[in-house]
Parts: sequence; C-alpha cells; structure tokens
Amino acid sequence: MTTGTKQNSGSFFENVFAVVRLIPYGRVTSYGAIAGYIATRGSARMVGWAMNAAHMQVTDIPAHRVVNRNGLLTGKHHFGNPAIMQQLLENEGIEIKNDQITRFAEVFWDPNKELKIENYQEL
DNA sequence: GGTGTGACCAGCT
DNA sequence: AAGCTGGCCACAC
Repeated sequence: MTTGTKQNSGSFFENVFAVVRLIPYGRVTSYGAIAGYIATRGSARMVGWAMNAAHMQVTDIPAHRVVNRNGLLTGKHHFGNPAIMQQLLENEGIEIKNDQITRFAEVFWDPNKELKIENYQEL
C-alpha cells in the first residue's frame, strides 16, 4: 500500500493509541509524555494529531484522558461537543475547573514512569 | 514530491 | 511577566 488507507500498521498512530488505551481509569496524561515515551518530546504535535485520527479508530480511544501539559482540556472542541471531554473526566472522578484539571499532578499518569516500572517488574 | 498543517512544548524577546 | 516563534515529525492534498 503506497498510500490510501493507512489505518493501522506500523504507524506512529498505533503506538499513540496503544498508550492512550493503557491509561488507567481516573487518570490522565499529556501529549508530551506520550510523545516522549514513543519517540521524542518534539513529536507532541503528532500525538495530538493521532488523537484526531482516533475518531476513525474502531477501538475506544479515551482521548478525553489526554490533555496538554498544563492539564488544560485543549482538545475538548474535537469531541463534537466541548462539554463531552469534561463530562467524561468528571465521570471518572476527575474534577475540572475552568477547563483545567484540578489535582492534575495526582491524576497524572506518566507512561515513561508507570509503564517502565511495570515493564521492569516483568523483567 | 513539495507544501501545509496540527488537540504541543520549551525557550527566547 | 507575558507573548511569540521555532522545532519537531508524520499525514493529507
């Protein structure tokens, strides 16, 4: 396949989706954290773009658990309704004030840290 | 095959 | 202090 339906096969997006899918319930992460876990911090934009493709994905991508480094719901407008993202987060016990996650540090789930620890234990 | 863009991040002015 | 610009990298036209 030169182009066309890239969907998911060795794509950067697949990695992003995988990490996002691994986000535990009631936890959130940032684009840069995912980007840093997959490749480099500079790819943070790609992560956001991958989320855009997440809507195409048949699987459930908890994109609402992915926010920017400030804990701000930057991509809320991409959920069709800007209230959906906050609604989903609040449903998981995450309080949001002014589109910003309160206690962001507490609910922050860093794949670089969490995933690597689990991976280390397995080894 | 080049250009533009995109839900970011961090550094510079 | 706050705003802006650059960087980064992959996808779409």
